[in-house]
Amino acid sequence: MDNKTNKLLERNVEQVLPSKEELAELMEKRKIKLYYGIDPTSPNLHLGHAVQLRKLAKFQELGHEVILLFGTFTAQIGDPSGHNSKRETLSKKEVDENLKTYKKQASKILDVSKATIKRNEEWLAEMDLEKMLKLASHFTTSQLLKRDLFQRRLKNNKEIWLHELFYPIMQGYDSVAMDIDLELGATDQTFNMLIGRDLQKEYNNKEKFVLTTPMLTGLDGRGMSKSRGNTVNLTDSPQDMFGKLMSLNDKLIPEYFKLCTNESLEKIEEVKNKLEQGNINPKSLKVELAKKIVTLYHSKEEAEEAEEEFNKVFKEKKYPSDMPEFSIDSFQKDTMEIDELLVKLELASSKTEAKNLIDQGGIKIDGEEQNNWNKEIKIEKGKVIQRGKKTFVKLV
RNA sequence: GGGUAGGUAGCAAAGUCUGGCCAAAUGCGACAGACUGUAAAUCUGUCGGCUUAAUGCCUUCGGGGGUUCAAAUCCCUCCCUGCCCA
Repeated sequence: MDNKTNKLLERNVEQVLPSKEELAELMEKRKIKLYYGIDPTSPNLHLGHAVQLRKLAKFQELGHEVILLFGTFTAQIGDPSGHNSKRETLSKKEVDENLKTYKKQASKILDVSKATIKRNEEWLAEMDLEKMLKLASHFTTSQLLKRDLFQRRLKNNKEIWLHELFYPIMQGYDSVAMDIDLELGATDQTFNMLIGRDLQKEYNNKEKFVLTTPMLTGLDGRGMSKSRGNTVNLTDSPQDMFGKLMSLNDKLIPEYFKLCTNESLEKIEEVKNKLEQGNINPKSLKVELAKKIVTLYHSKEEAEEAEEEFNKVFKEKKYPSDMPEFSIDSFQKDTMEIDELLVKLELASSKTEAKNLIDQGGIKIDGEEQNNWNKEIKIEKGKVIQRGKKTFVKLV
């Protein structure tokens, strides 16, 4: 087997179906057509997507035909990945809004000028009922219900909606519409990707391969999801990226090195050993990790700066050099009670919350802890209001 | 179509029989504080809103209506979900 192909199918690959060898064989015989699909259910791509995108880029380097598919139609239905009940469906408008900068975000990793970009609304939005039914007739309900998350719901007596059952079929049809040799995806997509394999066989009489990459765990050790806020977005500023990675759960350091950087496997082994032996402060490994990742998506210089900035704010307890600013032009008066001010600055959602924060010593103004909610604060430029350790707002 | 169990705060779940002590136990989670390395673990506090800051007021237990001095709790009605039977 070609060494490059071999490497490509080894690193950060969980599984190749039906088999790695057969895929490698095909890839040596001819260039293959492969795709990775993302549903624009939120405006940001994160490090989880990057695992697949980086893999996709490697295929591109070897000259294979790469398609990046935006699931503009499927995003409206929503892959039923929620643990129990159906997800809110998105409107076309919301999807388009989310999609706006996807291409640009993906271009941080992939050469988008050489890749084909498609949207699955091209074929799914036009499908009529007759075609849909024909498509659906390739599967039995029990085949579709095999999916682990449906099984879980059945076990818990939770509802499964009919349209949720259709999701894998729609995703599966993408493979047929694009006449695909291989689909990339994280392991949670295995089921959906295999449905596409069945369909590709029946419609185009073609063997479709499925390659799964490991799921990247969220920063806090739980499943990655935007609602938990445990993601690192590709568009995050160097400072944010660095900061978020510093809050990474120690246990995940090797995983992040492996899935998010280009470090050699030997190096990663070394990191693992150091952690196990406990003769290194994990924090210093995280600094290294954070710098590597920031370099990947920004630049080496910005990574250095982000580190300095981090030390400044969290070691020396100084203000960050860049903080969210709030213009005082919209204020009607020159003084304001603290609780009211906090609501105005959106540091608290209600005065009650603001008061609780103040009571607990969580609010500082110009570095001074506040403990009296009805104290009148002068509204003047340059004043810095701090909530907790990480949130600052500067009046300008 | 028939039967039956349900719908409670971000989620899970108690409370309903025996109406008031229910802004609603508990767990998870979120936020703030202590300790730290913006790690983990642990400990403390808060988690509907408003103000006169009081053992005060207003809105909330699927929707609507009713009984009552008083309703998450009782009655009527509508909507939704699970399970079983057909």
